[in-house]
Amino acid sequence: MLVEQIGETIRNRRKELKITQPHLAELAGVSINTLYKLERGQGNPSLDVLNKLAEVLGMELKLQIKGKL
Amino acid sequence: MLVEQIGETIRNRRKELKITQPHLAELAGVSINTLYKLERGQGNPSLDVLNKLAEVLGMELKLQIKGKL
DNA sequence: AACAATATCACATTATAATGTGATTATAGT
DNA sequence: ACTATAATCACATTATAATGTGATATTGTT
Repeated sequence: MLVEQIGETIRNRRKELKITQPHLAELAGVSINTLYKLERGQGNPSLDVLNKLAEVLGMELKLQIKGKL
Repeated sequence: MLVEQIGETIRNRRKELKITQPHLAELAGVSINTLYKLERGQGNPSLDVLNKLAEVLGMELKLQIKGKL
């Protein structure tokens, strides 16, 4: 999963939950800049940042055999 | 998914495919040190590193709603 | 046992993710 | 139109991931 798709996924989920970038950033304990860049598909986020955001969004990161649904 | 689980998953998959750390590191284009630490559950790997390794291992990273199988 | 390949680890360096600040633009609400 | 909040962006700083090197185990093979 590329950073562009992850950014889009996070943005979509955030909008579903009706929370703002500043709010999500605070809840997850990451900087607003980091979140902003990630949603834009920029940069190369760390596992820690992805996990923190996923947690707040009720999501999870998975590493699995390709093709598995 | 925590770095410990990811490390274990990668190590298990690598053994299934019967390739060594040096070989996987080279195929994926990451340093042997990075792979070694990751498999040990140390550090905080970047999305890029995880994607490169997943690709070689025939795996993929997914971000999805919690609980989805 | 000896040898070769693999894995582990410490340490220093380099590259860059993450952050902080401030400014600008967009959006929404009154 | 005005105001407040949110989002975008540039730039500098700090923290740390990724790498490189070399040394020491560990494991497997003959």
